[in-house]
Amino acid sequence: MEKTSFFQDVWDVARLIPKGRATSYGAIARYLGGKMSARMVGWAMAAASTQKGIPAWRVVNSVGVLTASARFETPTKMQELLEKEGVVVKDNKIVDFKEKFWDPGAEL
DNA sequence: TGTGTGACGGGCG
DNA sequence: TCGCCCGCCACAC
Repeated sequence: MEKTSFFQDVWDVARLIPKGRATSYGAIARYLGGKMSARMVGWAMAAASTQKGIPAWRVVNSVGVLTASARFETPTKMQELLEKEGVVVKDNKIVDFKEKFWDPGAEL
């Protein structure tokens, strides 16, 4: 069928994340493959950081921690971008993550 | 072809 | 309560 890499699917979903919102690796993994390991999503996002147009900063772990901040040029860049979009970040963690959480399966 | 890796998640002590 | 361990599957070498 499609030779689309798993990465492409993840990136496509990441691009659909609305501004001012965030989602978790597990949510994307579940939306794509159901029981797929969240690690695959994380790895795909790691590759996404090298791509352009991929809001990787809107993707965090299940507790809303900016685990990807270390992959950015500066550990504060990711937090700054989120705050600029209206997301409150405290100590590399999104405040009221449940409120900002965007579920691809629910919205799509 | 096989082994190792990896921006996670959940469970157990 | 906090911290450590195991499992997961796709991609690169």
